[in-house]
Amino acid sequence: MKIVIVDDDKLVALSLKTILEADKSIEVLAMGENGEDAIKLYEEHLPDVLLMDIRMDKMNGLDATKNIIDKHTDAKILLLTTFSDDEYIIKAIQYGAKGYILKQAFESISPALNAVYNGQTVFGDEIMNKIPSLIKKQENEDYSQYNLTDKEFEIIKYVADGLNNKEIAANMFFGEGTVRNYISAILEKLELRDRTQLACFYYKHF
Amino acid sequence: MKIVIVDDDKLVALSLKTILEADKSIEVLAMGENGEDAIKLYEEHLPDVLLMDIRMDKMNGLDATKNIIDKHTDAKILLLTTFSDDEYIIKAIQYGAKGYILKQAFESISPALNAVYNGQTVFGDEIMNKIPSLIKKQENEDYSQYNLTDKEFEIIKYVADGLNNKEIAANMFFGEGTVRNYISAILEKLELRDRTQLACFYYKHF
DNA sequence: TCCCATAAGTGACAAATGTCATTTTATGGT
DNA sequence: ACCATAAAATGACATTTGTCACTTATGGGA
Repeated sequence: MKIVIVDDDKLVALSLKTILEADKSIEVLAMGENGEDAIKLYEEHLPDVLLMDIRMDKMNGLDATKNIIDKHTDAKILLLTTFSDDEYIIKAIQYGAKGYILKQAFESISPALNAVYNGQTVFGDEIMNKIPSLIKKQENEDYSQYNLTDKEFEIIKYVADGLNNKEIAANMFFGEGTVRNYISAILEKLELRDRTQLACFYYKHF
Repeated sequence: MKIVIVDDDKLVALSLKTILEADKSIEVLAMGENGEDAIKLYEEHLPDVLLMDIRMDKMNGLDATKNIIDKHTDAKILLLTTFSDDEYIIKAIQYGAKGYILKQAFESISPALNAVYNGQTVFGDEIMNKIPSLIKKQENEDYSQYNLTDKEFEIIKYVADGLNNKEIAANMFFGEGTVRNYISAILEKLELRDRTQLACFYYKHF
């Protein structure tokens, strides 16, 4: 497997080269230190895998990734990150990077490279832990799990639409006090404090 | 690396065993053919990685995964799937499976196993292609269109998280009255009436 | 019929919220 | 230092909101 390494910390880059070349199946074609290098070197060597840091001067790893994959849709790019900057996960995925792992996890970079080389996508465990919260809740009209009645759920939808009690009452032909009582009951069931939290709950769970 | 293979198609299971044992670093401790087997065999052998089919009789791979990880939070489970059943991806992720790959991709299973063994999470390319659509619309930090200041936007996020004024004040080291004034200004700018509408606005626009 | 459960409403109350005018505090620029 | 300006706070006030105890329908079963 032929790879190119791009990292603005030359020491890290060299360490990576040394570690990875211990694996005889890996050949480091070239090294670069920023996103522009990455683009140039990718064009030049067309490596099987491009191993690149995210945080770099001039052009960061994400932009470089987008740039390269725009032209070479089959490019295999494995991004390296420190644990602090995990906010880029989404973009990394959307741009089509084949992996996103911690550079601290030295010994696992080689297996990750192999997996990527074989057509898989790899995420570090710490990265993976962030994913569930990024996933859409699938449409879930099933409010039964919360012991909510139809009317209660109807009120919740009104609340989540920004109506006040008077307006909800008018819409449902209820007294305003009744609506308040309903909301009280709903808040208790869902263990929430006020209508704003209820609205938030709605958008997060339904 | 010691693994256990579970697949209800004995032929596939055997093929896997043969293929994987060609890699001398892999040792197959046991084989099973359904989710119940998986749970029993996991307890019995505590393999480094459990390689399991998703579709099985008796108990499917997902439920088995949940079951096992509930008890062994550090369990490494790599799920195998056929091309058709990609609707399980989300659950696989949520349950904490360390991978989800096509069993057709024979030659890439071994690298995937190694990556998982080394603490990574692995997805097949075909699986990965489904992920972007499952990801939440990312935070749109571009609130400039609404003439909102940074602080105002920060407050909006707190409101949309269900905090009351006192809590927001504490978080931002403001007086409670200040927060109220801020919210007043925000509501005017966005032509909204109250914090609940503001929370709704946030979820609809950001 | 009576009883009981549920749905809806009322009234009173404290707390939180939104508005506004005004004051105090910081802060940058000359 | 000074001023101008923005940022933060204050206090007063009306309104909305949430809670609670209680009342009033309503509609089945027994």
